[in-house]
Amino acid sequence: MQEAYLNGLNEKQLEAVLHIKGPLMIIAGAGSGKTKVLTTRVAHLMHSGVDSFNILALTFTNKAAAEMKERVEKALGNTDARNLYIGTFHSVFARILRAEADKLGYPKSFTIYDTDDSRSVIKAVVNDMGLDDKLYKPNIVHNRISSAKNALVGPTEYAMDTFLKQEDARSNRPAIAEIYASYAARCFKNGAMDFDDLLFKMHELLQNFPEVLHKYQHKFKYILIDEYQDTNPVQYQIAKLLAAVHENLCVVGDDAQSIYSFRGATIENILQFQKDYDDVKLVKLEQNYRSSQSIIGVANYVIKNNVGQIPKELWTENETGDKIKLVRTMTDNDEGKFVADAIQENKLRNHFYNKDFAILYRTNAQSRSFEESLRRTGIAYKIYGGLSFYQRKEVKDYIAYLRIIVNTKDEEGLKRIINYPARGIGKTTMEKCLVIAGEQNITFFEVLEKAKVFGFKAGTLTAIEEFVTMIKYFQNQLTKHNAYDVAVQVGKHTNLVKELFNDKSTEGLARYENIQELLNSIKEWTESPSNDDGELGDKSLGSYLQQITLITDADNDNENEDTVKLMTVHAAKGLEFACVFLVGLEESLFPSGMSVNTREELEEERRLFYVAVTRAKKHLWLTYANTRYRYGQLVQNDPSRFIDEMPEEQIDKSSSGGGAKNQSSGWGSAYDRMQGGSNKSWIDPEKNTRTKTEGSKPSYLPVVAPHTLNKNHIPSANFTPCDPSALEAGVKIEHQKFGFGVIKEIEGSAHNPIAIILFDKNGEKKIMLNYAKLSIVP
DNA sequence: CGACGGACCTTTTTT
DNA sequence: AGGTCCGTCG
Repeated sequence: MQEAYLNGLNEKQLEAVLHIKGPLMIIAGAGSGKTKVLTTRVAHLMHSGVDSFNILALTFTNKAAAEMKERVEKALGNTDARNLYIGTFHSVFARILRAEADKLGYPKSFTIYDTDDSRSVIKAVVNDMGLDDKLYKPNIVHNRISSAKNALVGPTEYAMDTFLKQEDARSNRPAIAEIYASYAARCFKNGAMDFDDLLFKMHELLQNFPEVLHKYQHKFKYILIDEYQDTNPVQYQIAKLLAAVHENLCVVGDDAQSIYSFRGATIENILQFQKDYDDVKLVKLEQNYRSSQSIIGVANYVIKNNVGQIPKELWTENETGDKIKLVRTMTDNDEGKFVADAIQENKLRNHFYNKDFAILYRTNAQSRSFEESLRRTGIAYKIYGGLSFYQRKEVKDYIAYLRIIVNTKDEEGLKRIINYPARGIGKTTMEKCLVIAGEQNITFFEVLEKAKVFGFKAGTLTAIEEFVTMIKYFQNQLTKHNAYDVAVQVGKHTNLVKELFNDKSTEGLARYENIQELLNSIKEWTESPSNDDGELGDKSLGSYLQQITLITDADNDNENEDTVKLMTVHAAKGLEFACVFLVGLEESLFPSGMSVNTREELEEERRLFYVAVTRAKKHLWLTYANTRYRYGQLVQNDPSRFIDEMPEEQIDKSSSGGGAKNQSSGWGSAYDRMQGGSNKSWIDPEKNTRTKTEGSKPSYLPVVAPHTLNKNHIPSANFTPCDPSALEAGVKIEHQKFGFGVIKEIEGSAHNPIAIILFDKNGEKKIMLNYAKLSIVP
């Protein structure tokens, strides 16, 4: 006799669900019902007598957590699921750290710094240390520190690590260790943790406080980790510590979908898992329930190019479905038009809704042309990623007030609002305060509190005192009123709301609305009976602030909203759509130009491609453009190598690119390329309009495999890229890919010279000298 | 002290 | 292209 919730599971899925005791690793291919297995397993645990308070499930997005909770509830038919500890690594650990903050010397309501805050602190540190901020760019330094934390390397270990030291010396940034130490000290002084600290400090907590470790080890008797392939060493170590007593650790992942190595994730964790525990139960889920056979076929075929992976093959009983459609357009704008038109057409013909479509790209910057074309076509869309609501300036400023009320040590927050709205505490005063704070080793706010002692001008002093009084007034309110009421008070007393209200420009209106939305969200949170803090029931402003920093755009997804979804491939992980447009499939874009230098990097790009392809249920379009604007400059890229890697017979190349009816897809040039003749035409707009198809017949032209023409050239041993300024007409050159040729002419502007080169084997090409590497042939 | 305008730099991907 | 930072002007 089986329980009802077990119905509908296949043999493998059932095996995974029924395994209760001991370590379990589930390798779950894309669309293999992973979430179903996870949620059913949780339901089964509870049904088997496990107390819901003893289950911890860690996911990577709040959305995944919410979905899991909801589905467990459904499977159980009661509300016990409310007691489950389900959340992202970051939010669960933030909650625990909040409860245990005093042990680490942090205030309970420590501030969580987002990436912008972190960078801003780093910038200040670099400046204070008198280092060159051109060399020590905030995001480079931040990445470095972030990687260290994710690898469990603290400032002290960093300074002692010879390998890291060598790396920094090689990149001419020997002071990173020092910056790291200073940054960490500054964050601590500010009573703040950055994203990585939420993991790093959590580990520290468990490592250094045996009684705390003991407490959580016994609380979390059953632990599940989703998207296991994307965990990094800290996350792994924390999980290992927590699971050490009961060893009921269940991890679910797919090595083929590991796409977060830049965040320190390592596939090693999958291999290590089997080494760390004696009898690991391993279950592979290989049947895909999501996609058509065509889609699965292509995904499998491409991923085979990766050397390192756990052997498995995804299969499906779904119908064969349409072939994958490959479309080439002239420009990025044409790409946008094509996609908008195709969506329009498919909505009519196949009765799809907007929400059945997703446009996936490699980088956020690519969204622009699609936004434009969708808007023009009148198709509702929503962009995910980019600036999150809480990162908008006006929202962040407002929140900065709330941050200061809760944690006056937060220097970053204080800097934002000390003179916003303007109250006569300018840059000079602020810098003076910061210097004093440094000298006296007190916080910025303490300097303000004791301003009298430090000899400010009378006017300035009054302004400071009024500011301090105001903040203290708010703090006082905090004990009497809820988070929402305090937030409203802040808006009133600071004139923030009024100021925005008076700004009647379009942007001003939007800002005002954003603040209203913020206030609404605080209200909603304050009044909701149960929230993410579940058992703690903590409705304080401090608790609110800690969770909003961890909310991302994707979490605000509204299932009922009928909009086309635009997002990066990374953001699309875990999602599925009936129709997917995977766009911008060009070399240096996808795969990213930054990730083609090592086999490992390239394989990750390929996994990313795999993730993108497997999001599609029924229809998949792959598009690329001949030319596009990047950093305001027109560039031309070869089609992505991933296109070459696909099985030709499964690809439908007949779709017309171009977008608008009177647009050419530029196939005339494809003909040229097949002839091995001139290539100049394919970026020549004049020629394009002439080579367009006659009448209403769709342009039906084959796509040329991009590398067949030029992949054979092997650069000479003495190939040394030369300075572009040394080039002029008549010079013989060698190109890394196109081989030998002669410069016919140099055109373009001085800062963006373009050489027209006649290649021996590849015809005439326009080469942008800022990008291409050419070697002069003597 | 703040508003404007011109250099300058950017870009992978995210909690 | 679009945002940020710094210099100049009122």
